[in-house]
Amino acid sequence: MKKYNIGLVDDHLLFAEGIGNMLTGKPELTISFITSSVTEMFELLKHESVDILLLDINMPPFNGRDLIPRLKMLYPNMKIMILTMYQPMDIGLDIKAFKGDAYVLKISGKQILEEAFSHLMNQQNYIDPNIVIPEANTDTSKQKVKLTKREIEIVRLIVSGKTTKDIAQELFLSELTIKTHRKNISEKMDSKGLADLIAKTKDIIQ
Amino acid sequence: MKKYNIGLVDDHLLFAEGIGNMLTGKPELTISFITSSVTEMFELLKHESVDILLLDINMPPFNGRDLIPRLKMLYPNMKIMILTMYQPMDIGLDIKAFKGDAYVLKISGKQILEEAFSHLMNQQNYIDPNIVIPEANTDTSKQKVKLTKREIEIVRLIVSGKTTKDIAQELFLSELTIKTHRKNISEKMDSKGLADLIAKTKDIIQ
DNA sequence: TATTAAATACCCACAAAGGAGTATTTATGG
DNA sequence: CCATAAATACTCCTTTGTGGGTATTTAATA
Repeated sequence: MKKYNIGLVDDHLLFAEGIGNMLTGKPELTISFITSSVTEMFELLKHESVDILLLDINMPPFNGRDLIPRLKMLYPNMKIMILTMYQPMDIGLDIKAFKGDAYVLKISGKQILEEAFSHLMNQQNYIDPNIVIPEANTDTSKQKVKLTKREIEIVRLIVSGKTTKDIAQELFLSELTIKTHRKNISEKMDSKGLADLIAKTKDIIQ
Repeated sequence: MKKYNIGLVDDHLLFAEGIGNMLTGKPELTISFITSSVTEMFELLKHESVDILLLDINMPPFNGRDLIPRLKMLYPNMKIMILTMYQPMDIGLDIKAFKGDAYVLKISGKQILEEAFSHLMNQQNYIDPNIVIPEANTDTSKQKVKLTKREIEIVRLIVSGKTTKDIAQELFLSELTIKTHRKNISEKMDSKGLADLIAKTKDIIQ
């Protein structure tokens, strides 16, 4: 029987340990490591051979979306199971263009987790059935909200309470430039005011 | 040896199951139930005798702060261990006036959880050492921000993205009244703009 | 019941943000 | 290398929010 080495990464250490505990009962799985630090994960991966990585992609200040391609580039054969509390659409992740190998929600039970494992072990991808997939003709999905790096940077500053003037000073730019960015952001997010913009972006910025 | 019945409540079912799995190894503990629903918890508590309840207080749409006194009234002898991802101060909970019996952060490891258990089993309260306790002479605590019910209601509407006009219509009030409330709120929160207000109130409203 | 806090509503002037344009300079990718 | 996207900067005008007042009515409570 093939044995699979498992890596567990979650900033909520108790969660990772709980899952780890759950998995030790399975003879086909071996826990390589459990960590709550993304930095430590990269260190551990250098020495530990991991077949399946269970990863929470919501670990501030890291952007989970960027983490997947990075991991895939470093370890192309490693399966990545995203294990997180957020619906993909809530964090601006298009599940249909998902780069990982499995996506499991924390609200799901262990039978879902087990199904994800058996799929991965059979070289199949797995998407949690509890995931809400936005329909193609829905308003939310048709307005493919893709903010640029600069726009995301500015959104973060807006959300943190900065005014246009503040942001202009902080980024050494003209206030008018920031105004233009704000305008473009508001248009993309289809917001009807500052508060509405903040409400709409709070999920996708992390 | 006294046996303790444990109830586990967390909207992230996988977390609850992981912890449950972790606890089954302990001979002095028995898992009475695991649920991801607050409603179901109340039902289960009617029939199951629980000595220690592990409860996540951040389970939308429930307000965890209100849950503790309610549970304490119904089951005065039941120990309540809050097991959540948020620092108490981040959800507007004064840890020094905390009504539960233990408070453990999910970022902590299982040894903390075990310490919490042993304290509770010895009739002692327990506060996670990773909890950040706001000092008495800090700006955040000295500005005893007390919003009225109406003000909190309006803050919620502001945060949800409503404009003054929207709020006036929704509450059947004059826009000028809402303006007055906003002015008073901004003054109390010492905010320097709408975004700043939202940033400053987001923690205290839930 | 007298006092206070809360909620309501208004005035004025100013600051910030929103919405519609246009336009130049820098990457970036095919 | 060329088309495109991104970032920068501007004008003009409107809407929304901020901050200074004042004032009345309605609970709450000492």
